[in-house]
Amino acid sequence: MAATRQNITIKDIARRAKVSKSTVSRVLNGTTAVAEEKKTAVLQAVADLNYQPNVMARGLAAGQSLTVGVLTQNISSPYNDAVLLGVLQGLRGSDYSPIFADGSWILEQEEQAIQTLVARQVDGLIVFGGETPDETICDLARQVPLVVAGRNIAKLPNQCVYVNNFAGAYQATQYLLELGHERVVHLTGKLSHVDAQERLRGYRQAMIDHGLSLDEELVVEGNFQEQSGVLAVETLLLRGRPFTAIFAGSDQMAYGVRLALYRRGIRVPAEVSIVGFDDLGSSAYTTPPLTTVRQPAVKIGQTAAEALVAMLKNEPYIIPVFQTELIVRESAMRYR
Amino acid sequence: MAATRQNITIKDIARRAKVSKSTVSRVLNGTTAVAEEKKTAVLQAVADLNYQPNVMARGLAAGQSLTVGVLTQNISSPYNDAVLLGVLQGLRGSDYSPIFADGSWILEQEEQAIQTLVARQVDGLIVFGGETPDETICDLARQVPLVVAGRNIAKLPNQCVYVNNFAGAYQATQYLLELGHERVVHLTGKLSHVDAQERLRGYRQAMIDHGLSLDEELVVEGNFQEQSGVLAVETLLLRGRPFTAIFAGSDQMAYGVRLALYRRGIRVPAEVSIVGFDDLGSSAYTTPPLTTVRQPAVKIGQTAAEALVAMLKNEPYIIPVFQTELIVRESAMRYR
DNA sequence: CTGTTAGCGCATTCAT
DNA sequence: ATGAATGCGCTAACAG
Repeated sequence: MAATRQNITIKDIARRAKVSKSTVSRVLNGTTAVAEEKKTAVLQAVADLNYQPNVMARGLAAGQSLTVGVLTQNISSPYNDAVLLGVLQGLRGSDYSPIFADGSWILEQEEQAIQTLVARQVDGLIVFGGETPDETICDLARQVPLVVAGRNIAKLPNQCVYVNNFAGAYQATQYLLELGHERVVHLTGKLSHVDAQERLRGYRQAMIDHGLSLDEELVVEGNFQEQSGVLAVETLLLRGRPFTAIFAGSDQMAYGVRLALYRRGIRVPAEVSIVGFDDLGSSAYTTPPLTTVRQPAVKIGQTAAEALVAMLKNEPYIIPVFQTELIVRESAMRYR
Repeated sequence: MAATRQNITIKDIARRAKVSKSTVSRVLNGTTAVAEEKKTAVLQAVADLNYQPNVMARGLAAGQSLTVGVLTQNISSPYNDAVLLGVLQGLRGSDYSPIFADGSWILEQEEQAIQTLVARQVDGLIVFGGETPDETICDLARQVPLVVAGRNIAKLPNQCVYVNNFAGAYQATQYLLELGHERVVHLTGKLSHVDAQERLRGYRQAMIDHGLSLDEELVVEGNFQEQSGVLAVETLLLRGRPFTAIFAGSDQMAYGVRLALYRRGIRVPAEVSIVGFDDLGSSAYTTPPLTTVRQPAVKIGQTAAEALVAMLKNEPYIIPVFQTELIVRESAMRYR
């Protein structure tokens, strides 16, 4: 098994180009200047034999693997996957390949994943949001070059790629307010998550700036998933506090909210307006299409990858804070 | 940079355990029997020094990388991602780690991706559906051990993991028929895709078995994406052929269908019933929740990974054909 | 059963 | 500028 492809080595092309292995290595890596003549000879041989350097051998010798580890928490959650796509794109063109490990939210499994990655001598790490404690990630950051995608950890300046959650939430809330809503609910993500905290802060600030008093009965904590959206509506209805709009901290929760409202026979947006956060691909196709705060997910992933590569090359790189964009669709309308 | 972690080598633990490097290697790989005494000594040393074998060195020496390449076509499409999750799970526990490369549907980029993977000496490949021509995949299969996930290629027996699309489609159509519908539309996926063909076949067979004549005006070709769902409805309305139910070849298309119907003021399921295919996570949260044919996506990915690993170890492995399951929710109801 | 000897393919000192 | 030699960390014959 295991085939015999990848048989031609640096030695073969050395012989063919009538130079030493060292010289071949040199032109391939541009380490030192080589006579133009020999250089072309080598390049020619490489082309002729369709030579592919053996990444492992190179890694062994050079002490680096040219791989970056990608630590996901729950691959196959829509937002994360969009970011992931960006990572793949950002890595393309670089010499690095991504190797994956999924923690599945399970602490033990996550440590296992990290172990695997480290054992493989990944040169750097891209860590995906999730529930991993900030501390754990900081510890990791001390051991290996690392960038965090889709999440903001204060103690890791210029190593996190994320959006301005505060501004996005502010914008969403303000939009609802300007539509005439006053009793605006905010369904938060897991509040142990900084992003959720920031969005909550944005919501509150907008309410205050609009001269509204904060009613904590209008805030419900969810966990970013659909189910928590339906639960939230039930909670709200139970509380009996009237409301005319709901700003959900994630599109997935907005889906759940919409369904729960439907079950209760409450029309959207006629009776209650909904605004989400993320702008997942399918949010443009819900009924009604969801008004939401767009995060440039792909761009985030891409930036994370590029930042990490730059870091590995000791090149300077400033990670920008991305801004969100309000995508107006039909799930929210003027009140009254 | 690049840290100095991973400094302890096999030699260190050899010294500490007072044995030769070979012996260490032996107990680590279970290649040959070693004296119980020395074995425990080695294990002890390994534990003491927290030794992690260098995967690259091991790969170089043994001629295998212990990595498998995962070729995706459009990561971040919901169904594929679910399968992907399965792959990760299936690989966990094995000694193999996944390296990703995304073809993005672009032929050139796809070849590039394959190049990358091969250059990294992946021991095997898991290829994701997508539009890659069967031929291309077959060629690949000759060069490297490979398994296809979520797609059926006839010329690669026991190397494809997929569901019984025919049966699933049949089941869905039959369900609609039993509900009293007679003018049942089928919105197909890309018909260049075997899975789409099979589903179409299942639809037709069910219609026939129910004593209905096939009306090709009731079949519309889509491309698995939401947008084609809305287009399809427009097409249908234009054709003027009455219909009371739509069986979409993917949940995503079903979303599009539902939206288009909503736009036209056609109620679901009161006036038109909808059934999808896939059972994406969010399909339980649409309004109304989508009746659909569930594919065990995660299981499919997992099986693909396990099959590949078995293949690489020259162990026998029979890939089962998975069956679908009709998930009855609210988007379809009795006609009349 | 176990130590010794060779490489795996490449990068990198060294001399030259 | 370039060839020869050395070693990265590990596995795999090879003898004992």
